[in-house]
Parts: sequence; C-alpha cells; structure tokens
Amino acid sequence: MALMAATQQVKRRATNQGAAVKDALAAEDTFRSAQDVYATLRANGEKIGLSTVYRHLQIFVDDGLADVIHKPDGESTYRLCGDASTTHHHHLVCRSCGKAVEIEGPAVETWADKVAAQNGFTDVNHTVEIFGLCASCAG
Amino acid sequence: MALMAATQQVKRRATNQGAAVKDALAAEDTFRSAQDVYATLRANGEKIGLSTVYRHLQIFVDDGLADVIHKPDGESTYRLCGDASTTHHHHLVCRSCGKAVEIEGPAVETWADKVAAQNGFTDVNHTVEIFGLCASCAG
DNA sequence: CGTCTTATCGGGAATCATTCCCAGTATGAC
DNA sequence: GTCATACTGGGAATGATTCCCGATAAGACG
Ligand SMILES: [Mn+2]
Ligand SMILES: [Mn+2]
Ligand SMILES: [Zn+2]
Ligand SMILES: [Zn+2]
Repeated sequence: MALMAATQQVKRRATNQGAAVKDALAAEDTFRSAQDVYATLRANGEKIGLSTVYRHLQIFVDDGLADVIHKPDGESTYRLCGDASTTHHHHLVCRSCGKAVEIEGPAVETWADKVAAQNGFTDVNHTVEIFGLCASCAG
Repeated sequence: MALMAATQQVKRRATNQGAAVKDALAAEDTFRSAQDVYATLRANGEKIGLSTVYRHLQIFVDDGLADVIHKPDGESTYRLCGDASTTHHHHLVCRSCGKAVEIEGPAVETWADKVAAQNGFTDVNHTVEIFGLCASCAG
C-alpha cells in the first residue's frame, strides 16, 4: 500500500535546529513567517539555515503541532497550536502584530457541512479566519 | 484628505484588453489564476501582455466586480461576482476543477463579529471558504 | 566508547508568481 | 484633428519557497 494513515508518526531525530525553531515559535503567540523566524534565530546567534527553518515548520504542520495561515499577500505564517491542539479550531488574528486567538464555532462547522452537502460537494474542508486589530494595536 | 471612500468610482478608459480579460472570466464559473487567464487569451489569439492581465484582474477586485481566493499554494485565483454581487458572500469551491458556488451565511457573519468583539478586536473582516469535490468531479 | 548508517543540514542555484519600469500606443475630451 | 495622458507590454527585478547535494551529526549497535 502506498498510502499511509495521515496520523502515522514518523521517526524523527532530535536536532537542536528543530528545537530552536520550535522554541522560536513557542516564544510568541503570533503567526510568523518562515523568513521572520529565520531572521530572529540568526539575530540570536543560532546557527541554522533558511532551508532548515522551512523544513521544520512544514514538519510541525504535518504533525499537527502548528497551524499555517496565508496572509493576503500570499506569505505563509505559522504558529504552534495551543493546549487544545487536538480539537479542530480557527483563529482570530491581528492584522498589525499577528497575535492570534484560537476560536471554535460549532455552528459554523455544521453550517459548512450542510451547505456543501446541499450543493452536492463531498470530501469538504474549510478555512475560516477572522482578521482585525487587537486591543493593543487599536490604541 | 488623502483617503477616498472605497466605493468611489475611478474614471477608466474602455480598452479591448480590459474587455478581453472580463470576457475570459465571464466564460467560466470557476476561480482562475492570472497565469491561466493569460494563457487562455493568448491561445485564443488575443494580443495582450501578462502585466495587463494582472492589472485588470486587480482592477476588477478593487471595483468589487470580482472576488479573489488564495489557493493553498498561495496562488491567487479570480472569478467575476454573480448577479448578487452587491451582497457580501463567500464561496464553495471545487478543489479539482475550481467550480464555485456563491453562498451566504448570516449566522456566520454575526458569529464572527461577536467573537471578535468579545476578544477586543476591532475593524474586523473575515475569510470563509469551503473546499470540496463537486458532483461532477466526485464521480 | 568507536563505528556505521543515514537522517538532517545549509548554502547556493533554480523556480515561479507577481511587481516594477518605462518608452511606445490608443482612448476620449475638446 | 489635436492633445494630454491613461493604458499597454516586454523585460528586468523582486521575493518567497523549493531543489540539490556534498558535508555533518544523531543514534543504533556491538
Ligand atoms: Mn472549522
Ligand atoms: Mn462573511
Ligand atoms: Zn495586534
Ligand atoms: Zn469540480
């Protein structure tokens, strides 16, 4: 069989580059771009390459440890999932500083599935992101 | 005042390149990339440059005539709004062929605003897109 | 511990969508 | 018709992301 279960854990080596990327993400509750994470790490004297940053960010997403949001300009931003990482959720994101709050909307989930079914669509998923200015940035 | 109302109509010249781009979009009910529209027009013998295609697609978006959706890979895709273009709406999009259905969800709108307000966010907007396989592509 | 297999690194090249630039062209007002 | 200038388009530039591949280091095993 060529297809493995998506939840199959892959054996990974523990490297300090990987730890550094995770620490960088964990230090902020904001969605951050790969370029930004890379710049921060280098500024802190970390010895790491840009390719490696991209590699680990993608691994986190694959493992369900991080979420990715595409900014309007197309750039990908990443953030570690909170403690409630096991449940499906969405985000309320500050356009200015990137600060994000995990949100849930059961009603939205059922609505999305219903609308899709009514139109004959199957194998559905959805993206729901709310953007705005957080209290700090609004002042 | 440096800021004009977003609804202010700008005077534009009628060019056949602009018409060609609009016709190309109107011919399909799918979200299509600038590159795709460009390739189609050239294949049809239209005399038009890639820059011009991007230019007009952006104009349509600015004028509220078209919607733009960013595919997971980050590429922007465009589609003319339907007759109900005056009302705020979202889309149910086929992952395979790009076919899109305009959908409305009043409950989602109020939910989004409420969640944002509860968390002290202002000047909010949101993206809600449902992806799946249309009936044709599912067979 | 040493050795060995190989996953992981990382720097630079390559890709690719999108934007920029600007001299040439066509629109529409008068 | 004339004219000011909005529009055009081809090529260069940008910038994020991916590729490539020889060098490095994690960790299994004895
Ligand atoms: Mn959801
Ligand atoms: Mn909405
Ligand atoms: Zn903020
Ligand atoms: Zn389809």
